[in-house]
Amino acid sequence: MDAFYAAVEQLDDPSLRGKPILVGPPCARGVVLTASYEARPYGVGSAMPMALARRRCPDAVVVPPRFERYQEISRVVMRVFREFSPAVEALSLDEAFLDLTGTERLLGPPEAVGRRLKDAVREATGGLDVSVGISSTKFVAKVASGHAKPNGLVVVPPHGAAEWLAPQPIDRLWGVGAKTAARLQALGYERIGDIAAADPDALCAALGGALGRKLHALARADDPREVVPSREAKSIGSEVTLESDTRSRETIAFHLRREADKVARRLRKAGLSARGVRVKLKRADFKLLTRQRMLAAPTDIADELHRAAMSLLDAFGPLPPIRLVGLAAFELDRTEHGGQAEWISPRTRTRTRALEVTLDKLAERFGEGAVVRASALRYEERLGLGPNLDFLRDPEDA
DNA sequence: TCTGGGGTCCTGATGCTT
DNA sequence: TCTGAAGCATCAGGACCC
Repeated sequence: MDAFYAAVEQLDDPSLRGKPILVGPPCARGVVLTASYEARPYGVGSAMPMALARRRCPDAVVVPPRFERYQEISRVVMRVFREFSPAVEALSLDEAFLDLTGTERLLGPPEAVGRRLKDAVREATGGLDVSVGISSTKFVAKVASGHAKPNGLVVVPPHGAAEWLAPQPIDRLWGVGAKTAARLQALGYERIGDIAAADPDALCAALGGALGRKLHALARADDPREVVPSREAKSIGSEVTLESDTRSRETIAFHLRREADKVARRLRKAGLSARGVRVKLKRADFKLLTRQRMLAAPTDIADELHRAAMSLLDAFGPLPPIRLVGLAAFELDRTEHGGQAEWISPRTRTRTRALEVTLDKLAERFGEGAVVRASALRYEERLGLGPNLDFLRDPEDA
């Protein structure tokens, strides 16, 4: 989808149409999620600090993101995609691969399918544009769709794919970001064709075996990956950038508690339990620090995630000023017995989980804010600061 | 005050087990 | 009983993607 979040905002609010808009958090330390096409000539784009974007484009309207709305439209768009092919691999809310293999007799030649797809999306969403890239591999199709933006359609025939890629800059390669591009340029590689013609051993020596082999293959339009309709998540995490940097362990512990609540709720919703917990801290100078550990038993209980996180927090030693606190669960497995593993069922564990399931229900009924408040109350209770929440023992008491 | 939040994958180091 | 190698799991960090 083209400038997806911004396009949705302009769709829902006609007064924003034709104007430069920046979708992103209104707070001081945020970045731009999406800039509308009207804003882009001012040199603003995704991931740019909001403050910088506003300086470059002072007339832009800043719109806070509404992820639930984007998810809603995303579901509509994905449904349209599935009318064209059963094999749809969503890459994000606004991007997907469709495997059209074997649909030619039913749907017609690729270019016609692309046109119909664009029309169908436009009609189903009430006017949103999608760019389409068609080729015989995922990577070439992806580059082609980017080439087509905005509102374009590019078909790259299989035989000509490597030739079509050759003149493109190296950072179009999947896996080449700023750092790798700089290293490749230092070695004299400028275009994808240079990588295709390079000695693979030299690439591997410069970039490591996996990346070297991958880039060499991609540059030659060699990409064996299939379209995989759905994949299980390998980790579930939540993180927050603080309003101001802190060295206070209490502040960080409080945020770890909140992130643990969010992660545990998402685990329960997905029916997953985690065997590992990772804590992430970002220093004021943006250096990332992580500590992780395995748990004695898989869990979907916030209290247990938080306890592990606190032991990891100790493992960091003295803290420098910290700007971001995150917690992730990994080594995910399907939860047995609704998260109630039989081999560890002391009363406290049962009660803790019952309390957290109660909070899930509060979240459903009253929204996230209610749960954050309830979680904060519980945290205060643990420190002996707050009211006794025993009455929440039974979910039905909520 | 200029740098988010959700992830994936890879690498090199380390330590344990066989 | 000791030693070394191989294989594996874990951990921390880094690059990348949307």
